[in-house]
Amino acid sequence: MSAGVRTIGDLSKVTGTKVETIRYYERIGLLAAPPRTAGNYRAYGDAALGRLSFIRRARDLGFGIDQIRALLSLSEKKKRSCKAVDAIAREHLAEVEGKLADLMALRCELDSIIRQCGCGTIADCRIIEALAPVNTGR
Amino acid sequence: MSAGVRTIGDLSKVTGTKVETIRYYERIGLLAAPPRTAGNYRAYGDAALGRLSFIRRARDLGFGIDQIRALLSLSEKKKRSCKAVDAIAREHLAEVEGKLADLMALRCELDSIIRQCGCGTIADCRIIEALAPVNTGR
DNA sequence: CTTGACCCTGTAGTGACTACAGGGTGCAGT
DNA sequence: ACTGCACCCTGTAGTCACTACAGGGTCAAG
Repeated sequence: MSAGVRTIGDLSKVTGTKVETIRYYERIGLLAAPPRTAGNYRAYGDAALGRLSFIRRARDLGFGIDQIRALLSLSEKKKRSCKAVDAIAREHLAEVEGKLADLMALRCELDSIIRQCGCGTIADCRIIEALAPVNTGR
Repeated sequence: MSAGVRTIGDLSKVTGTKVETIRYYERIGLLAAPPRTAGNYRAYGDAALGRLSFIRRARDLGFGIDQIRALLSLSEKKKRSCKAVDAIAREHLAEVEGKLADLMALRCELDSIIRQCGCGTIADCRIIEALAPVNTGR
């Protein structure tokens, strides 16, 4: 393992990231621009692979790009306390919980609207009625 | 009530929609272009108000623009069965439930990662470790 | 007759990619 | 040597549903 030099396509396969996405990460400065081969191909080393894997896992956990930027920069300061890391993770957890609450409320509302539908004609449709304002469309 | 003619700002206040958003809905064909005053101001009637309220409620329930387009067009065919309406609502509910499941899984994962953090130094941080790939960054 | 709140169009930005178009590189097979 | 073909390169524009200007015009009150 750890062959040392990989093309962008290799990185793409290994990390499950699209080639365009890797180039995008480079453009926004999340991944460093790697050295190039004679033919101008990107040649990635193991460090780049590790960094990209880190990014992908953080993305899969729903962290935003800026949060990942912060996490990456913290992960290099080995001696410092990980309180800042903890804070970012907790902040993200709070965001997730907020979205979760919103979505659950949404589901309830949708569910109750749908259950009222007797599937007659549209003129009597409770779904349309729930959306329409009080005095309109008659 | 139902004064008959309103400016875009009135519509904005009554429906809680930003002025720019209303113009955006017109641009994408969700709202018809209203008649204009002598000074080239948009002059909305009650029907436009009703339509915009409908759109806002549907957006609040998380329906996408294309779904709303379909719902609006169905809502005008009073005599047809509301099965199609029901189908759109159920499809949306399924999407919401999918997102909900994803977010709940995410919350679990985040939660368990955060609980492992002993808040020592970054070198020992379980959160960073959970993100980093097996053999990297040493 | 000026001030300030409102309105107009058109364009560009958001987040995190994704999808081309139009070209170059590298290697296997013939 | 030549021909495919898969891969790589840059740069730009598109996605969704808005949002935010810039640079101007309109209108009613004081």
